[in-house]
Amino acid sequence: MSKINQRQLTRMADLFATLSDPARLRILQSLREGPRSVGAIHRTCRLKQANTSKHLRVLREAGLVRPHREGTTVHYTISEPLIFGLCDLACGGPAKKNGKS
Amino acid sequence: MSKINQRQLTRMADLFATLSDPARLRILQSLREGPRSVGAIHRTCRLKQANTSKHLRVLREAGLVRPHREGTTVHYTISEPLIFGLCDLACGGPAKKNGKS
DNA sequence: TTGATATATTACTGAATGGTAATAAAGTAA
DNA sequence: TTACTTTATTACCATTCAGTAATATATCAA
Repeated sequence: MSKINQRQLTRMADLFATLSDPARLRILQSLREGPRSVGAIHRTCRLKQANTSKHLRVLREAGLVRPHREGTTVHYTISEPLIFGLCDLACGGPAKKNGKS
Repeated sequence: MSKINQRQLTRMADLFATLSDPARLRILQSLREGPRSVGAIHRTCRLKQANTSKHLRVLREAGLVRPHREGTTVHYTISEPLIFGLCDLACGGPAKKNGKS
């Protein structure tokens, strides 16, 4: 087993943080079906336009999605399909337990 | 492909949020080698005792670890080995890109 | 140029969260 | 009981972050 250093742990934590928002997960699920414009995402995911743009920036700066301009429209694409492995694994995750002693 | 509802998305987001802290990831990596007392974790992970206890509570309430008392000592155990699949996947994650246009 | 559309950014608010010191609680031993 | 050890909780501070409205930027058309 490889020893994991602090830098790697921070990178992992950052990735998980990027995925720790329901709105961003909704955006990713939408993009899973194919590239989408900001407007399409904003309408599909029921997010305000500014909010959509902000979440897309977070995803973009994390390297998970990639923008492509076409005229005034910007289409976003998944650039790291790996994340769906994470999502699928997390989907079969632990049932909500209380954990209180 | 199964449609994912808001409840599931929130559960996924909560799980990712639990994993989005380097200190908690360190604790989990430590527990990966076997059960550990709070004191052992606190020393191994270089965390203050109070901080250790707080992080363990977060992990416990997320259903990822389970406590077991023995005298004054409390040993914690991984109760959801699934998370290591997530960690291993995330470890091979995207290199840090800029993403700025 | 003006006007229209699509996207990004800024400024702000409220809520959540990590770290810490101090204290409380739980268990054991004498 | 008292004293000691181990763990949990509380109170507080500083920081981060999601959502929103308003504004800015970019691109195209006429």
